[in-house]
Amino acid sequence: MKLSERQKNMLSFIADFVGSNNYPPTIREIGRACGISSTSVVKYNLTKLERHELIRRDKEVSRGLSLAWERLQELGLATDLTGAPSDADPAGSGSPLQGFFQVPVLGFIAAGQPIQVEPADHFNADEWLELNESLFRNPTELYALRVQGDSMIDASVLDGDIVILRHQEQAENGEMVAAWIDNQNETTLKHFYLEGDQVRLRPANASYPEIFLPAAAVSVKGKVVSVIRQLE
Amino acid sequence: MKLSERQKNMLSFIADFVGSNNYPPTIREIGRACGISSTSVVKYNLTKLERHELIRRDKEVSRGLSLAWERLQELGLATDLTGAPSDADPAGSGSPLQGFFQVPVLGFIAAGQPIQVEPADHFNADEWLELNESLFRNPTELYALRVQGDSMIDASVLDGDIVILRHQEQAENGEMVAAWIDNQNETTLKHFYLEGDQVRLRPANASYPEIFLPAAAVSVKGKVVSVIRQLE
DNA sequence: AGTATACAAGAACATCTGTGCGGTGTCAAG
DNA sequence: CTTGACACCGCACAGATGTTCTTGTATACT
Repeated sequence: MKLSERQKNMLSFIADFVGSNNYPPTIREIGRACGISSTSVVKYNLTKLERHELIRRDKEVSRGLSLAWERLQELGLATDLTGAPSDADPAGSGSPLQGFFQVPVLGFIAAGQPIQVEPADHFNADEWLELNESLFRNPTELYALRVQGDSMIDASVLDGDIVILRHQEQAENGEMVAAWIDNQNETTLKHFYLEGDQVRLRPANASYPEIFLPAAAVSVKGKVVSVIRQLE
Repeated sequence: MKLSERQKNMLSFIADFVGSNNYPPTIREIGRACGISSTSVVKYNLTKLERHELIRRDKEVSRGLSLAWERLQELGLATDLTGAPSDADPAGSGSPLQGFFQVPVLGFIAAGQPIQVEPADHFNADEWLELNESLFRNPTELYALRVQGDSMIDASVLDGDIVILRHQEQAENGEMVAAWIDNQNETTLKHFYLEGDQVRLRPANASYPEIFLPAAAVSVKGKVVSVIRQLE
């Protein structure tokens, strides 16, 4: 089975939408979110997904679709973060939890470790974090990375911390971003400063050097919006 | 609060419907199921239920409603609706969102600010965090505090961070704990060291002094197991 | 009697929503 | 070159869907 980018995108959006609204999106909402202008194209692709049994659909019912999680997991398209089917669900079977969404953990971020950070990669995530909406102003396009190394220690980001980023290509000066450096083929976590046509990437650790690069050689992959640390 | 038979019926039907379809019913579907011929009457009662915060509703959105399970549980209505907690979704139609739990945010922790940290207080919490089980080895007896001040800055805990603690009376040397100091009537966040019959409480900030106290004058209220920071 | 309030019904309406049909462009096979 | 599949687009339409307006009934209070 092969899914197009568009189809993966649609699945991803549906998951997001259901997570935050507790009801499925309409065809037009899907289209809008995935940049599809025609409702029939959405239907076309939904039918594809249904044929692959990745979603279920009730004909002629508004919002009559639902994700087939068990199948998604089966295919490794989604990883059940809760691991064991331990039953800590106080509401009983499959209670509709409000405002939850899943954040893919796309890997590690550290000097020299190239990572890919593309929305498409949502489905290659090896792990997922489940977070509550209340923590975020705008819980969309989020992904998570595990921090390796101490280059941001002065910004109180430690080795082992999980940083949650919102995918965006622009950043304000001083923000902490994941930046892709072209000729070095790597993504690093740094404070971002645009100075003329130069970009300054500043680690938060006096023993690491700042990096100056032409703006064209740097692409911002996302901005850190949250830091989570586990101490045990 | 008093619910009419009709309203209870509606809640029950909605729960059923969502359980088997994975999306909420329309006003007319509710009406048909509950023997209500007029859509406006359904709306009327839905508005009632919404006022009681038993359901959530998105205006002018088809099927734009969802049950507020937390609240239903709170009022002991949940069990009425889910029937037996055994019919746990054999088709796997549910989402993998399970194993969540709520953590009460009991207030702020900062020098001089006495806080009470008792399990009993869980119900006075002004706020709740919803977290996923997977983040914690043992998600029991947890509570959260908002950090005020920079006394733990060298431990990478900043002003405004949320620390999650497990309630426990003992601590190992070096662990970060919330400690109650008897004669000062305050709880502070410090590194804990038991040295003979003295307790040393060490802030992680060179500009704050360590505190030495007889062990009897200090009681540990919990140990920090996680730190969460929001940057936007 | 008069009034206010809660509850219910039916009809009308504007909008939303899924579906279907004709058409476009691409690409590989015949 | 032609053909057919595949993916896509725009549009129109019938049916669905939430909202609102008007009316009616019963109960409690003044």
